[in-house]
Amino acid sequence: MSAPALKHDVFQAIADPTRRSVLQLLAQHDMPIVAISENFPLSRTAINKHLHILSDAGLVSSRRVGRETRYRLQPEPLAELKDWLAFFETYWHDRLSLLKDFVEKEPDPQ
Amino acid sequence: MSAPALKHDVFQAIADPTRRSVLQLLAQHDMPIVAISENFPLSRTAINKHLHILSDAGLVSSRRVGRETRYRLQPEPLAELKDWLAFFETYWHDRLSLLKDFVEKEPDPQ
DNA sequence: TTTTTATAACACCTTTTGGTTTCGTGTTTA
DNA sequence: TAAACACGAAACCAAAAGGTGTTATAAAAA
Repeated sequence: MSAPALKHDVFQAIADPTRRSVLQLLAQHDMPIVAISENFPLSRTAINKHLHILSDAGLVSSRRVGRETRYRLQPEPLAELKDWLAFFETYWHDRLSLLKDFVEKEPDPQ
Repeated sequence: MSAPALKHDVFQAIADPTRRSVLQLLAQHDMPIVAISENFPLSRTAINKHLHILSDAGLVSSRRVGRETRYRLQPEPLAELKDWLAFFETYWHDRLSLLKDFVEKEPDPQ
């Protein structure tokens, strides 16, 4: 019910460092493509492609204002990432606990 | 300091669904490659490649035990992901707060 | 010692990714 | 209306990703 069959998922979308930077930029405020492109050594077309991928993943929304298209950060899909991480955090903490026990009980294994 | 110039970063490593499944498998207990491969419709060689990528990202460690190589989950690098997410969670909560204010103050925008 | 098992290392192939340039379309502005 | 601007779409390209099968090597078992 929460995954409407997107072409690109959030894991894939954030795999690219350029796309992660774009998201950080958009976190500050909405921006049209030209403004975004100025922050990268890439063509406007390349940035446009990245925005499409981010859009497919539901991480940005776009809205035409006159002759420009303003992009906005849509952080909600990151919840999936958070949930996925939560699964491992239990193991993580368990491992740290185990390590703690080990260190406390066996000061020198040799 | 914390990023020892890895060939694959954690964002890239978890982008592939097969690799995410492998991590979930290894969360249960250490496993050699054959045991891992049995859970996927892929060749052992393909799984081996995925394990190398996970290893490059520091997400698994390997240890030879006789003639088999046991892989173990190493969840610590996921902290980078968690930190990255934390940055957006502030915006996230701010947006939800704004939405809440909007709904409370303007029952019907039309 | 021979055979089987577990894996690593190659060589190779196909698809996807990330980038480019070019061209077309709609929107301001002069 | 003409020029400048912002963007989308298409064609193209190189490199990386993801997969295969084959071969080599070391350990365990027969």
